[in-house]
Amino acid sequence: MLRKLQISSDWIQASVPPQRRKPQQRRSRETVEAVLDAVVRILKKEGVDAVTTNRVAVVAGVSVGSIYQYFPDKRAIFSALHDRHADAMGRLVESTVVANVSRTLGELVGNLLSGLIDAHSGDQQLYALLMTEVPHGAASAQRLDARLQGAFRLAISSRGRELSRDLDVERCSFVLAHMVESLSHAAALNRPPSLSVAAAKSEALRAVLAYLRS
Amino acid sequence: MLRKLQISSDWIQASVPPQRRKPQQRRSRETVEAVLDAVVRILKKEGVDAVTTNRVAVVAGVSVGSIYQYFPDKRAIFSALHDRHADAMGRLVESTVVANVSRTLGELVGNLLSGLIDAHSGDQQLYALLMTEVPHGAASAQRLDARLQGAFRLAISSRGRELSRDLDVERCSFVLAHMVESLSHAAALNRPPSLSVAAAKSEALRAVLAYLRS
Amino acid sequence: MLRKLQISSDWIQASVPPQRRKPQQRRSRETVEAVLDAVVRILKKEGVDAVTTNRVAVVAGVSVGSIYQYFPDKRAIFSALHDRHADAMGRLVESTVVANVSRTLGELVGNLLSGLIDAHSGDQQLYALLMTEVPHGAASAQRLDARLQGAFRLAISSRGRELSRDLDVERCSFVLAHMVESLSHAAALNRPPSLSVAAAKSEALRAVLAYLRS
Amino acid sequence: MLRKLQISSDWIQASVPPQRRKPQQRRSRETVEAVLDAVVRILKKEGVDAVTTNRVAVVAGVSVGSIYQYFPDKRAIFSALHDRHADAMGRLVESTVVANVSRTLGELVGNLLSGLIDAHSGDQQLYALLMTEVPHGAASAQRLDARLQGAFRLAISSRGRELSRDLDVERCSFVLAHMVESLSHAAALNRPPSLSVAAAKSEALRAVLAYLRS
DNA sequence: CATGAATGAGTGTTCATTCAT
DNA sequence: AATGAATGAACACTCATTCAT
Repeated sequence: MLRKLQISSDWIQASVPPQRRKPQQRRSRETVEAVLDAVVRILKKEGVDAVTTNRVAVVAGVSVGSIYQYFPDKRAIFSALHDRHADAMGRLVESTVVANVSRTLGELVGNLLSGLIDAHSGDQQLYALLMTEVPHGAASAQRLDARLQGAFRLAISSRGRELSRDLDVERCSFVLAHMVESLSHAAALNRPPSLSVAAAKSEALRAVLAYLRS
Repeated sequence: MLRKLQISSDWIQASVPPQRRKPQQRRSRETVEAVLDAVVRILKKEGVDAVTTNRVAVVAGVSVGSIYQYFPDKRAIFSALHDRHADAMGRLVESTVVANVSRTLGELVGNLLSGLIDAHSGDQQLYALLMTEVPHGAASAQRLDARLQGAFRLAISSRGRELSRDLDVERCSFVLAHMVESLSHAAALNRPPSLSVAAAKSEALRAVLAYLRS
Repeated sequence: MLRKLQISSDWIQASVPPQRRKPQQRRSRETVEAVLDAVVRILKKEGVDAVTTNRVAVVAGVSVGSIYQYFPDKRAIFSALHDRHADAMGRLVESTVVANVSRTLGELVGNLLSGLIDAHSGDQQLYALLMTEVPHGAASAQRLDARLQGAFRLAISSRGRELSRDLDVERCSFVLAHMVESLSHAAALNRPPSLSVAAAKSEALRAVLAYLRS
Repeated sequence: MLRKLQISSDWIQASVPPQRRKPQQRRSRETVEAVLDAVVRILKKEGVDAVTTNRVAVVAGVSVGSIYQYFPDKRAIFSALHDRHADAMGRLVESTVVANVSRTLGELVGNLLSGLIDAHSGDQQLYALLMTEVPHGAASAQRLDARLQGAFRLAISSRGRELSRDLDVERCSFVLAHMVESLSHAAALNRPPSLSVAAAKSEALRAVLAYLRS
């Protein structure tokens, strides 16, 4: 949402007078996105080993040289891809928290689980690949963890009376964040065939609610 | 030429008595272990990019050629490494389940969490690398998931009366397995600096117990 | 062909009115000098491999495109650099010859050696690099040779009586030119540590004088 | 097949004294020579720019990988080429000095000039390229200078009475070395068209003799 | 004329894999 | 079975050059 605000303000400034240098920035973003999308496409259709810088350039419709204007090396491309995903999830979580301020923690968690599971169900193959085959420093995952815990800390704090008073916000947000994240992943990507998504989701919710009420 | 002599004597022994082929199998295991240990050592000291088959061979004290006797290609080495870890965790879980047959589910879960957290705390750097930088098909993780769920299914089934009767074993073991696994990982590897291992562990236990009692 | 056109038009204009078009030409020379100086600067501070056209452009304060206005390709930049140096040396030699018309050949040679040694002593590192690492067709060195021999031919011819009459001007200027050039280089750049510049210079002079008197 | 022969002889030798490890070393030298010869061939037929590591490998009849077993990088190949030439010249000079121990200094110098001029006349194009287009640190040239001066120091010292007694060996060998080297080069490679090799050589000799007698 | 973003051919180099011994 | 020298396909990355603005 922070992003959204920035963009809108750009919009406003752009229509007045002293605009400058924005084209490059927009161009940059577009190229970066094109590159990351190309990586995704190749990843899904041809596998990790087919993701060579030259192939990415072709699929992205840019020249190899241009890729190196935006990424210092190949590894950085993968990092950016992970970051983009982590960012999207972070924003999803935060916007859900915001959208549920006036609802109970239970309702919030339900929506969170739904949102995350849906997000990952869209392209299970891709997310599985991202996690297993595409190398990535631990950094982006940790940043996401931090964001999740931050969101939960907020959600908990603003619901003081709903919960037992001697609850430790730090511990609680830690556990909540990891429960929600891993159960979402599991429900979307690692479900045993005998379990429907709906069943997995409702059971996950039961677990989180039980914890919140404990 | 030393080599040649060894080979010939093997030849001779092989064609004589009852015992058979065990030496080779032991040799095999030893070589495989040596290779995997070498990978771990290089991984920690020099990073993923230094893990080349030739370097592995040197560090493991075998020839590159020998590596290809036991692994079809490089990727298989990484898979074996992941499998070895998954296997160790699987055995840890199963032995804990067995060792706690006469204890309550709560006690079992507590010991499970302790065991897993300790196992990962021993070499956090390594496990972080394994998960982020060392490529691995989803297979071994899924096999581990299945084993965990199997263990939990067993543990739950044999404790029917302790739990509410209308509990769905399938759903329950799914959630338990993922909660225990992810909270252990988180406690050992992704804990926020403000949280001690002990605190993380106890909170994780609280969460699992709350779920079990719900 | 662009080049050719430019040259021809310069030719024509040059022979028609009194002054014209000088600003551009001055601009040109300035840019060319800026480029060559940039190359020298990079060469000394960062080594030959750092001399890329883009870097040269930045250091010279012009755009890459502009460089290509004055040089057909990268190699031409290096050639121009060598030519500039050869030209400076040629001019130094010729002006010394002129300045010593009324002196003996011995005095002339002494001043020649001094001048050349001093010229190269100023930036030994640079001249060493120019000769070893910066590629250059043999052309500019040969042009310089020719100029040196020409200067010596002149100097000898105008001093007929000072020398033995059956001296072969052609042979003599050939040997003189190469002796003076190589001994100057050696004295300035390849002197053994045990030899002072002064000693090297005086010994070089002795050698040339001995030859002249033979 | 050459290999086979070598091996057999090693075999024989191996059973006699302690000698070892020669096969590798001979093989090494052969490969190194093949690579350097390939560079020379490409240099002459196709120019410096055609000297790529892959092309060298093909022409040398080895794999690129093998080149990197003997040379750390491309630049090292060029250095080795220069070193090989410098070494050959050094040996030529030294053997000439040895072969002329009982002759006068004048005769020695004459033979030295002849030898060096002939050596460079054999492949003028190549030597011109080596000096102008093939990058090379100053090191090998300096090593050669040192060797030449050493040879001259020796030659002078052992001819004390032939020369004026107050002669400074250090200065003298410095000048001699550079005179002989540069005049040989000039006679072989940079002679003006109006001068025959013989004329250039005789004039060079005159100059050196004049210096020696001064 | 100047600019400098974009290009992409081409290079040095690595490293998984093989196979003669 | 073991070895490790040799292989060469394949890759990441650079940088001389162009051309639309």
